Amino acid sequence: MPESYYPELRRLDLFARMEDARFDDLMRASYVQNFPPQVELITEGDPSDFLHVVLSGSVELFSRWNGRETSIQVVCPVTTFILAATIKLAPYLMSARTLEKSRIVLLPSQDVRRVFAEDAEFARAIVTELAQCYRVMVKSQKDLKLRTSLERLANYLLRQQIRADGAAVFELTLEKRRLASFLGMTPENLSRAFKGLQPYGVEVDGNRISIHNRVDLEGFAKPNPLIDDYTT
Amino acid sequence: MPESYYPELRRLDLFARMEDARFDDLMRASYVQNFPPQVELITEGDPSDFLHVVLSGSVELFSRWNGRETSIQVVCPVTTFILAATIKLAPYLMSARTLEKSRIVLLPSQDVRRVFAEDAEFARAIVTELAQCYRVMVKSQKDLKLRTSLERLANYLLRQQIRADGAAVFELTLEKRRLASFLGMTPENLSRAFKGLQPYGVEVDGNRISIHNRVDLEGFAKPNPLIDDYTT
DNA sequence: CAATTGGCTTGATATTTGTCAACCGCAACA
DNA sequence: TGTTGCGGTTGACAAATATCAAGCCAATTG
Repeated sequence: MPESYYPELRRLDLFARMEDARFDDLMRASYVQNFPPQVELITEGDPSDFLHVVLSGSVELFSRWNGRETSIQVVCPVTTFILAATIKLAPYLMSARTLEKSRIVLLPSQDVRRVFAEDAEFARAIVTELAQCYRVMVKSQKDLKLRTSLERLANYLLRQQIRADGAAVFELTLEKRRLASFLGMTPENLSRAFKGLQPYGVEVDGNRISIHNRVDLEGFAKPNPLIDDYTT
Repeated sequence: MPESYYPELRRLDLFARMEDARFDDLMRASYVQNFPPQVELITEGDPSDFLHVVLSGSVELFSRWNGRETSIQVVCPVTTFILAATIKLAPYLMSARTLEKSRIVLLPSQDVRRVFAEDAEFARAIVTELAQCYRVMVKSQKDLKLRTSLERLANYLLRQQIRADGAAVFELTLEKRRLASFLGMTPENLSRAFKGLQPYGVEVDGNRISIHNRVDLEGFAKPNPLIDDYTT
């Protein structure tokens, strides 16, 4: 399958600086697939046979233990996931399911590891990617351990507002029950948390969030780039 | 300063396969320092000027927000820390303090980045290291979100027992209040949690832990390699 | 040796968060 | 057009966890 099938991949930092020949080589071994919503793409504990790239749609990374389940991350286009498992030749730590209709590229792990061993520039790009992933996880852990659920929600809303270019009114991109799981609380608790933010000018109507006074909300949420800025 | 000053570093996967000349080069730019206990080595938010390596003693990585503080990780010899910040040329996300008298190597970040750019083998070693760090953070997050504090303590004790070669009686290596912070609870709650594990054969006398029946404790803790095995 | 300090524990209580059951509203559908 | 299902919400209640104050104990210190 020619590389022209997924020119989007070339825009990823991970592949941007790779030689054409090697990129084509990697692409030949890979394939793309369309999935409906709610399909479990991978299951934690399984061997990491493929590096995945979300081209469109979105994918939830989550984990189960002892009958419980928690949402860890939502992967949006265009991003890879389970890179660490692929490189380490280790089992997946998280399961993944599509949230919506999604188009996913599957790159055989052994090919990724081969190119990693051959191509120093690729290895360096992976370093950057993994360092980024690591730092996001550290921030997320700080969020969880240092803040109450109300504070986590408040800061989540402030981050989402930034993603919506600062619009005072924006839509939640996540189902509320998944948002609750992502924020480490129950749906019931999230529902009440939204109410708890009313005094700070947060209005909720279905998925539509209005932040009437960002400064007021920030006064409560105390956002911090070392926790809330996922870009650095 | 000649490289013979820290032969321990050579044993690190990160440096094991580096050419002698380049290793010496890196070492010449670095220096080693002894610190007493409770010294804050780095502060979150500061620029990452040095990659640190613990030669002896131990270092706590922690974070503060809004008057609260939480312990994230304890770094034991011989391990590097804040590699991700160094490589990304980004500020530290965590603060670090010595827990005991410690000997630390400081490698100027710019030299690390220079060697990273020059030496493909070093870049690959960094990938392995970062992938490992990332996976530890994912496991830690699963531990936090999927388990109650009692379950986290139980699994912590089971992991520590393995580190003590399976001995039925072993010593806690961490002060209890730091352990509490690490496990995401208050010291008071930890104290009660120890009591709560008595029915599963856990006996506590100061820092001395006795696990009278590992199978019994495992029945409650339900340890899982995808959370509790930090080696994979 | 008495006094002090700091870490730990304990009890009482408050707060936060989770659980369970009921209900609501909307969308899909027969 | 009713029915059904599902996500979300609400209320009542329970459990987990934090807070505050007091006390204990061992190590340190004057």
